Amino acid sequence: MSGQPNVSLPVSRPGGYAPHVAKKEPVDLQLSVDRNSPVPLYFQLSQQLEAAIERGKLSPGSLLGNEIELAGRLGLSRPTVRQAIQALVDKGLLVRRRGIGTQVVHSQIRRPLELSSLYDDLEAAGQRPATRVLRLETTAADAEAAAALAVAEGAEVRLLERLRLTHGEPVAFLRNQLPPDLLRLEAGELERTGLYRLMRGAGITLHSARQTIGARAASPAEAELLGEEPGAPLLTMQRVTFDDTGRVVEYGSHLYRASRYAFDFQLLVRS
Amino acid sequence: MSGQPNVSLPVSRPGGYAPHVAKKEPVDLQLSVDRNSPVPLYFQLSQQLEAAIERGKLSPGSLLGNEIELAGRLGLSRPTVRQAIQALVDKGLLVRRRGIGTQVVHSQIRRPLELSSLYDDLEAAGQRPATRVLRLETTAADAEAAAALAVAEGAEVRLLERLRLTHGEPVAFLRNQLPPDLLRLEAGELERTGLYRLMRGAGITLHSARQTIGARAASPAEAELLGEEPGAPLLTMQRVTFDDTGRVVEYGSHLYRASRYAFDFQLLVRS
DNA sequence: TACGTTCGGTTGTCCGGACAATCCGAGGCA
DNA sequence: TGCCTCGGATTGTCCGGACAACCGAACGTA
Repeated sequence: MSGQPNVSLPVSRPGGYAPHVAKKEPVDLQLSVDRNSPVPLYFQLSQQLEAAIERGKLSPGSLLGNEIELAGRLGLSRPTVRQAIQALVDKGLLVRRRGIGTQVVHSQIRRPLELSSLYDDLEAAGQRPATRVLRLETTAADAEAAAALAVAEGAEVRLLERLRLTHGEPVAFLRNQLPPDLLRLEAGELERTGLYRLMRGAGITLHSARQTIGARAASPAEAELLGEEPGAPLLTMQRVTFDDTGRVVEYGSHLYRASRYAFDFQLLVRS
Repeated sequence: MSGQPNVSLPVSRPGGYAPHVAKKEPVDLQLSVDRNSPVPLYFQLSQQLEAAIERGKLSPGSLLGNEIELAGRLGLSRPTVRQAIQALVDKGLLVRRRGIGTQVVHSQIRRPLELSSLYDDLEAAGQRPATRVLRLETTAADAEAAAALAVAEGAEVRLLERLRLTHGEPVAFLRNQLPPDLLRLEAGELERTGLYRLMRGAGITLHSARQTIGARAASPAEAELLGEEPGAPLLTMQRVTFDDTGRVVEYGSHLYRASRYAFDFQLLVRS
């Protein structure tokens, strides 16, 4: 069991460019798994397939070879191969069709949906995000936060208010309330990175969030803060975030300049 | 194999209300599977567990009995039980912890994320949605739609403009462009139900969507149409929808009255 | 030609087993 | 008392096999 299988995956092109050639037009896809690696086999395979799709080695609409043969070539069992494929189906990259095969989904899509972090989003977009911490203190929870965090109204919470900027221009006003003993927050760190990244660093595994996105006109004070005219349209977002134990880790109530920001994400249908 | 196992699932309450009692406090959960049913066994189990959680029979934080014992009690194999549990983990209802067990996630969460349909959402909320079809014709695609539908600018598309109302009040202005030969659209049907429901009825399986949510001030014409003042904040949403073959089935560019509507959904972290 | 049937191919479901990785608590040791 | 080790419990990964359900295409028949 020391060898590392390294095979070419035959892929058929439905388009059929060469009519006289056999249906299966092998594309030299170098797949291999390392049994000595601590990384699960199905995960290794899944990652390699995803990379192949992302790099265009597997063109949209093309069929993957059948599971049984693929398993044989890689020296894996069919359940393991299925697990790898299933992971990509869940991600929306592949589609299974009984009696037909598994094919790469067309699409220009393919993108994060993710529990998005404004900081990470901006950074990924090449904007250099900056943060000004306006308030960081322990105060009484307001009504919305108390309901979201499931504590009594007026109970102590950690209150955080930030202004997020790119290129020196304000983009959003972020107001968070957190359980008081969840995390040690420091203004210095908060100006250097995002809140979610700090949470992950503290060993908190984010799991899901419930959020509401709306819009309203800016009040004079909000306009002043964000550099807009009073009455300008603002995007509002309220979000309650849960970690993997179901604990509420954060309630946020945010304002975004509609002229400079929009939410962008992908939805998958849950059958 | 003709019997229908019907067992009680022991559930331990971490809270431990009765200290002197054994740790496992069995809750009379009636689980059963019907091997003669065409419904897959894992799906039957999955649905029953979900129902139990939804009805509060399985309280948040409580542990499910271990997989092996549960499999034995139900007369199923462990992989089948795992498949059922995995489905609920994917839905965000359960959390697995190696060495500990599987527990019901705390939370007030639990809600649709879904590829939401405005019509269905309103109907589910008890609003009685109504629709006025303003335009339904074949025209040249505009720039955004052409890019989204991957056709040449100016190519023919089916254009649909609707006004959505509840209680006689406008809520949203919906503008869709579709591939011309995808679906036979009739104004009458469109006034009675939603677009997505018509698509599903025509055998189209919706798969995923990419959308952008922003805000802007209403133009005089838009304000007139929606019953707002010019300059009032409007929510905007652009959406490209794909079916399970990866085909683009719709490009929509919609306007919502921010005073009467907000987007509400749940996000799951994809690890 | 048009239609129905059959058949091969592929994924869907299910089983039973084996071992590894991880967590928590109990017990031992200093 | 406090720390460390160990072991039981539970999920994670992987295997090999079996049969069912479904799709498309080739084939045969009217």
